[in-house]
Amino acid sequence: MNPSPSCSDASKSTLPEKYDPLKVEPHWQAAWQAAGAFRAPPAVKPDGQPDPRPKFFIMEMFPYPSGRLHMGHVRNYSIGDVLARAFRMKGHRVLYPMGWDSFGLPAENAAIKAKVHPRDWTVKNIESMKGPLGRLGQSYDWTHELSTCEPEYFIHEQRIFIEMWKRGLAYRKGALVNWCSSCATVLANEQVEDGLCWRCQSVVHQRELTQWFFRITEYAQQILDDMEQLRGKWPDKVLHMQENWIGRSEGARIRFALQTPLADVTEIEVFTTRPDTVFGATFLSIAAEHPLALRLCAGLEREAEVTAFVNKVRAEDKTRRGADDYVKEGSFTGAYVINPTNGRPMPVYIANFVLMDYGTGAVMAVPAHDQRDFEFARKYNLPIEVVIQPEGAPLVASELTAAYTERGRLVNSGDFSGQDNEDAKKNITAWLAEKGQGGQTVSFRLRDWLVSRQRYWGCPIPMVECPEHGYQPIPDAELPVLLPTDIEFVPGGQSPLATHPTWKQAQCPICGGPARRETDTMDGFMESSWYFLRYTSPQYAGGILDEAGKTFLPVDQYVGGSEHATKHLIYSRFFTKMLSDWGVLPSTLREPFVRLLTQGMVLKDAYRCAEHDYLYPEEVQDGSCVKCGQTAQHLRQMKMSKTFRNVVEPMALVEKYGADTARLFCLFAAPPDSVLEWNEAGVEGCSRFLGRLYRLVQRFLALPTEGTPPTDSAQADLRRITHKTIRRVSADLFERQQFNTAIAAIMELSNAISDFANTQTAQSPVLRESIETAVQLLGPMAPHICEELWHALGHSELLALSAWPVFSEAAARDEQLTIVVQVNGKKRAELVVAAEAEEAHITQLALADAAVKQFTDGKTIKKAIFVKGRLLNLVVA
RNA sequence: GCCCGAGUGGCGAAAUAGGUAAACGCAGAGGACUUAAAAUCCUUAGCCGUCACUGGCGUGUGGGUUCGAUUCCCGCCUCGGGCACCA
Repeated sequence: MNPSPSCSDASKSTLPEKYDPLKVEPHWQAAWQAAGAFRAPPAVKPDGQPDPRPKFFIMEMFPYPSGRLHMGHVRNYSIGDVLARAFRMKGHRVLYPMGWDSFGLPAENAAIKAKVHPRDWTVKNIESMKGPLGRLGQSYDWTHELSTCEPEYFIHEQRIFIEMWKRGLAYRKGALVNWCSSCATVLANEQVEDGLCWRCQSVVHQRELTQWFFRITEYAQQILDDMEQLRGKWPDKVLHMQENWIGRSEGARIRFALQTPLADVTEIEVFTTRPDTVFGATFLSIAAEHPLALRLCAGLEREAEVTAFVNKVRAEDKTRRGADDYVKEGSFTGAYVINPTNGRPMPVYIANFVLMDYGTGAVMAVPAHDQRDFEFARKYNLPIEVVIQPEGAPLVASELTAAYTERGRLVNSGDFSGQDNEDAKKNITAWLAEKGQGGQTVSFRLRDWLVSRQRYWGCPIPMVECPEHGYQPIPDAELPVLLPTDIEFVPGGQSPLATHPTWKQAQCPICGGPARRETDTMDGFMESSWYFLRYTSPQYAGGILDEAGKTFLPVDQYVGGSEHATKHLIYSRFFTKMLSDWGVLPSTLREPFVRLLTQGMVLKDAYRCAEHDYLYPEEVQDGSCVKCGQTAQHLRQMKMSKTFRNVVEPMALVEKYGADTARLFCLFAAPPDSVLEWNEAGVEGCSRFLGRLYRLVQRFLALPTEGTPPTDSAQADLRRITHKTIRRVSADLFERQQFNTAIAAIMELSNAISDFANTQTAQSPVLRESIETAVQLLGPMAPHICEELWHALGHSELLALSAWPVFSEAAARDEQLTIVVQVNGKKRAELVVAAEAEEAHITQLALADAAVKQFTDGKTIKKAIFVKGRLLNLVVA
């Protein structure tokens, strides 16, 4: 390949005096494009021979095409691009794709507001985001691009849905669901954050609706178990969040017989993690939503009171019920159950803190050993019975001020009295199982995934409902089910699909009779649960992915935000396991993402005036508001947002400094996983560094490429630093993923080259090697300027495709070392010695050192600690 | 409330197996170049003391382990994140 040298001229080895990123960057972007430099090489080469290079599949979390790129994207994609470019140079077959998460509510809102069709709005936004991504220098292989709102994409999603339905993994269930009235749709549990909608932050209410669910709980244990494979490769924080979200707890189910059985119900089953305390259970609490809540009191004089209480609790939304000041209340149903361990009658209460969708919606109350039950018992004067005694002073029920929840020995527990409570858990559970009263069980906090959405701009659920045959899938030949295009978008309420005059009219695939087409669409998280698979073969029509595509799996490196820890990342793991079980993916492929890097947020200072609220930076002068002169409040490091008026526009930044500077700053200012504090002076600093490097290279374009090895110590030193830098940067990029230190190392090398160039006259190959190494090592971070310099240094092939510098142990070896001499652990001197110097020799030198002598004279050396190559510590007394 | 993570110069940060604390960069100070400025280059730079140094102090805080602790252990404080009646 021979890029047109309109910027640097390789043959003449000259560079324009001044570096102009706005001219140079687009030039090399075009050259990479023309060379197809970023096309993912297939496993089998065109000549039929296998490509021996290891594959490397890297991707970032794809964006929702809002039409605007923000700094968070720039940070995310810079990190991904560095890794993609570095691994490419390291000799990997890199697949680095990009796509669009293009179904979703904003498109629909835009349709209502601006009267544009969601599709047109989305397609236009994608177009307007692609340019800026290219302008950043992202090395994506666009031949693998996908957009999830396209029928060629979502037809596979509809097939997955149908397969799930056939396997009982997709089902309909009437339940209390999270309803966001602003989005006019339901939400999955993980999409409710602090009682608010994850998308629009409005309060979520509960509604009784029948909806489509995915049985993700079926995979809960596997999702938990397979985290072992991810440990050390995913951030602990994310694994921990998933663990908490899944919330596995071991316990027992215990059945309590009703004292007065109903016609069809004779007992109430509870879930407990404390079967060891069952002898101390003195009442039963059930949820207001429990099917027996209203039945137990039927016909009793308490009926009206209980019904009123149940209705009151049922009407309260989740936010209310989770609030700090929510008062624990209950109502006695009038019914009793029998404690199977001791025959004691226990009153059954409705309690407003018992959750219907965890365990069985009923709990045995042991007030002596559970804080909630304790408070409840005190409030309603229910008996408290101690059945676990700690070591030391025994507990007396009437004197308790709080429940005792620690370990101890059982008392008042029949044959189990005297046992350690941990042993008793197992023993009592086994005993109850033997009696047919219960057994060991596991409960998860994770709930099934609610996937139906009452919206238009989503993937249609490919089902019809026949009055005769119930829900039936659309026959495969009729897929994909497309969205109707003749839609009028009106604000508020009903899904346009439900109100469309004809779209929902369909035929039952079994009897051919009229059937109602499902008007719900799928949750947007459905598309992102498998897009990484589709990236490998986005054009393949025969299924989700083809055989060649499979060779790229799994994703070796995924880069994104930790805000998806319990949503997207759990769903994707669920899908991978499911598809692997079905044989769509190899049976050994159980996890989608080998390594995960979660980048931190981008923050910036904000200013606020008492009168004019948040101010743009240019509205603040000398700490005062330019509008009214009042002192502006300086708020440190707030999340970048329009509200705070502290947003930095990526493209404005690129126009001012160039993409390389923007990338470099994002990578240099902080380690990737911590917050990035935006700071204009820091950006200037990065820009200046690139300028320094440019001028440095400019001075030495015509150095000899070959010749004598280092002939003096200055050259040997430079060579040593060069190779140490190769080692450091390689480790930082390929193992540690610490780009800030990689850049610092290259800066040090650049400073060393500069020092050498200023003091030495040798036009040596060593100098050339060091300069070329610096340019290559920086290439993944600042690809354009490095590509320019690389060609100016006389290379005709692309830096982006050049081979990563090879580290030489011999060249990096130190001849002399600085040994720190400590006396009693305090540094007193430094000695420069030959690398191979022995302890005895160093000790001798140390004792002769004036500074050391000052602290050792007249004292005896009791002990000497010698750390080879590092330090000598003399312990004196 | 419970569970994680983090606290290092004026600022962002570094220290990769317990071994020179502050690499690299920003801001600052001084100087060179310039009629001047910008840009650039050089020097300096934790705090205190000192003519000076090879002195003292110093990684949120109080203890501990160690010849030696930013690093390991225990208590406390502050900040950030996650979960929050999960029985």
